[in-house]
Amino acid sequence: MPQPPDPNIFQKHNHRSCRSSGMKEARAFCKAQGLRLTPVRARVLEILLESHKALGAYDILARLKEDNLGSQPPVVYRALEFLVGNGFAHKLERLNAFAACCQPDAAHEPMFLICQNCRKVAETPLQPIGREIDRAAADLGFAVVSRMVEVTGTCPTCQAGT
Amino acid sequence: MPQPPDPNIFQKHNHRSCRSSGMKEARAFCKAQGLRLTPVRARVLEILLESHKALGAYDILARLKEDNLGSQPPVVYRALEFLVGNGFAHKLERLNAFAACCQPDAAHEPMFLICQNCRKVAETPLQPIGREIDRAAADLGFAVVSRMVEVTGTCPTCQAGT
DNA sequence: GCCTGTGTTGTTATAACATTACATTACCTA
DNA sequence: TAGGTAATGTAATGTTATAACAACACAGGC
Repeated sequence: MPQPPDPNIFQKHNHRSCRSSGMKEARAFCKAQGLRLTPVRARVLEILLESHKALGAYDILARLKEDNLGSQPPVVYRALEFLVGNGFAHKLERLNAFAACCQPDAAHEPMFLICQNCRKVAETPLQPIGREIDRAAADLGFAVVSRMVEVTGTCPTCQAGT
Repeated sequence: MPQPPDPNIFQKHNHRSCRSSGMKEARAFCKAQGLRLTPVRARVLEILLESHKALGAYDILARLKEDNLGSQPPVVYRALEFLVGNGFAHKLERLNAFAACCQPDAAHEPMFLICQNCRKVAETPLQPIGREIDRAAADLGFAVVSRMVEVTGTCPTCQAGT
């Protein structure tokens, strides 16, 4: 079973292109699915893609205001709901924050690696660990609906910076 | 390596004794460690043990008020900080809520099974899954500090209740 | 063209979760 | 029993998130 290429955002990469390709993929996906990537939604996704970092809803809202795209909390929460619901972004429960998804495709189920120092967030496939989790749950008679794995620690860059 | 017995709170059990033994263990542990299980802290732990459920800080606070033990948020948050810090309770990040720990011992590292229907929370050992998580993180050069696994779904009782 | 339904956005208000800061009290111990 | 440390009381505020409803935008049928 071929895994998709696993973009390690902790490695040096051409961020400008990674960001614009993220937007391009999103637009294509929305067109294909009949989803509307409106200006607010597109801008929120762009803001998230710009940093690879976990951003709070109110941080995002502040940037939207600068662009005169909505100024009240529901604006950003609705956009985030759309992005998360369609796989373009994820919520990081530990931080009450949001990050863009690196591989917006419905099927993937990631675990998250959150750098405590710089707040950068990487995704890596949860499988096959997810199946182990399901097995452990089944041992207690628990029927799994969704799994959340969030790991905190230090990213390679911040380790090097000592 | 003998695992500790894994109390499955989803199974029928003598809850009154499970609750009082929880308090007894906590008192013994505090005595041994020179920790002060003050009235507020003890009552918060008791409230958590009473339900096996995830309770929000303000739910707990409401019950404290009934007992005339503090009425302002810092009271409950300080008690929770003590309980979580010393392994008597856990925070469930997904719910912004708290639950009593079933095996208050420093070494254990649990994953959580949260019933979406009744909010009951069970713990089960994270190992050996934790080591798999560490390996996946190491593949990206990430140094793990802490792991969080929270699974939502349906507990056996709620499955049966259809 | 224009009506109508559905989806999106604007706006106000408020709910829910959490912390800061400082005053006061309790407890230990020397 | 004086003095230090830990815990609690209290007011104020900060942060995260949603409810409710009005206004607008766009697509499809007439």
